[in-house]
Amino acid sequence: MPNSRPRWTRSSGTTRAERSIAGNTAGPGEILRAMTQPIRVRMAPSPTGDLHVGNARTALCNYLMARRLGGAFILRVEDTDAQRSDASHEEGIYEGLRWLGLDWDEGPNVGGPFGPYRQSERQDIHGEAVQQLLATERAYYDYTTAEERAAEREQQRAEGQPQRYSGMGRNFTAAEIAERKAAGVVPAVRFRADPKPVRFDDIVLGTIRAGPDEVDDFVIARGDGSALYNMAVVVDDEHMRISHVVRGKDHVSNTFRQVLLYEALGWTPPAFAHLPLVVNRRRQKFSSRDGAQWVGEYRTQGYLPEALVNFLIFLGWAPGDEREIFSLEELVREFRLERVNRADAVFDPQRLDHFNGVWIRRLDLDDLAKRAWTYASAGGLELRPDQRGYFRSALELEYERLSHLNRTAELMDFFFDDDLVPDMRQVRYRRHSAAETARALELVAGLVDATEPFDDPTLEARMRALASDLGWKAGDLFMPTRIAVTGRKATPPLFATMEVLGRQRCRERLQRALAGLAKLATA
RNA sequence: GGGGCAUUCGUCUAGCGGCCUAGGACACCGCCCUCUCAAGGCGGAGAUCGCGGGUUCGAAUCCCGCAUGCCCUACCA
Repeated sequence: MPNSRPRWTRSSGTTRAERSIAGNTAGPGEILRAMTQPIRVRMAPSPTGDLHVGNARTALCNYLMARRLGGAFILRVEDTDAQRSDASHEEGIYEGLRWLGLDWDEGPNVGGPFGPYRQSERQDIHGEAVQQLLATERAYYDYTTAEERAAEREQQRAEGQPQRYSGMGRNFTAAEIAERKAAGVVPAVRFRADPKPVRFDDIVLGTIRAGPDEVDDFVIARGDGSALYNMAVVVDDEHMRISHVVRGKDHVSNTFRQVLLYEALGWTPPAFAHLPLVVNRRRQKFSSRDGAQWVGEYRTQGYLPEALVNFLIFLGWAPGDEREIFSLEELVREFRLERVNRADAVFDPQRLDHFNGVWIRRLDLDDLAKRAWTYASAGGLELRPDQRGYFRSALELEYERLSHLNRTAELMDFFFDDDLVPDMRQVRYRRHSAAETARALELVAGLVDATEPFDDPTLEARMRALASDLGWKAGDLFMPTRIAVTGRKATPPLFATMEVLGRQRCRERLQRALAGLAKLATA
């Protein structure tokens, strides 16, 4: 095993100032290390659900580091808990990552030189390491029973003592062990954690220390021989030559144990970077009751992956100047772990919406049309393949009104409803009665027939002239016309809309509006 | 109970001992633009930088204490 791993060094100081200085000057050093040791980062989700937004952010940070430094981004599925893991979730995770635009270099579905990439398929490798610890007496078989441990915990709690495993299983005599075996006790393997302080340097958090009694004799392998999380992670990260472990802050306490395992196995730990958590308004771990939890939900809700990426990266990171719109590519160039904050960040859906709007307006029309078409069909709009051009023209008008892609159908349905019957009761007949309005719309209908060319500027000129002839304010004529032609009060600019709708649709809708108005007038 | 970490407008953040009577963005309010709705432009309100000590000529920035919050404390990951 190589005994020097690439890493970003950081002074032991933990102030933002020191971190930043380290960050700003880390460039050349990083590159140097990148040339001598490959940068390899990983994302290690448990398949207990689809891609969670918190995991998505972790994946993003790993991806950005890998791409910026020319390293490898590895996906490892941590499915050692058979109870909770479900293979069907694996595909959901892949889909989420792909949708976000995060591609990986090694993983269960793509293979790679350090496979297998599913933890459940690595049991033998973990087992060897467990045996090594057993052989060097850094671990032991623990024949205590669950009842004994529960009793110990209960007593500790009652006495207000720290709840820690005392290591009572260390010193059974051969006779006691035989007795327990006979009684059917299946031993777990515990790490022999001798009292000593533990510390590690974290790229985000600085130096982290724990006192000598913090880590107890934790279990590294179950009675059935399978390795537990901390053991499996260490073995896999080592065997996969992971250079930087970038993960959520909720793993800090685990890191103490893992550092001890690296040491006991004679391995050099990777560099660590613990990201602040994404939390809800009450500042607790973000979950489903706080909004959509899975990345896939954001997709169906009409968010752009660009927007989610942009939003997520700003949870705990900022470039240091006042820019805040970043594409994935730009982030690859700009993102630095050293600039990541340590405080947890509240997930603010309104801010996500803002980014979504910004990114929708940034897309070029063809791209937007392609994406919106799918949502529009899913949203119930009946679109014929030959209507792509028409759809595009209509969408062009709705551009800055489209906040979420899944609202495409509701925003644009009036363009496609050939049986549209405008509800003229929406008009406020304050200045002009229904009868007067009907007379005016007759003239509009005539104008629609006669206007040539049937386009935005010409229509506007003719309509303004008509309003003036009538002695009406322009708006008083435009609103009934808008409702007649679109069926709604809020639309894109009227004459551009009419141009896109075309003469025929306008004519038909005006006639139906007039029919409706006639009923209104008699009623 | 123990340990670890954190704390700047409601929210995301800038801040690296004097450029800070704390900057930007979201949300909110107002005005402008305007045929409606948006988008856009301009402006407003909003943070005694969690609290208390200290160091310093000078502290949001450094140190100590306290409070609060979060995470971990499984034969889960």
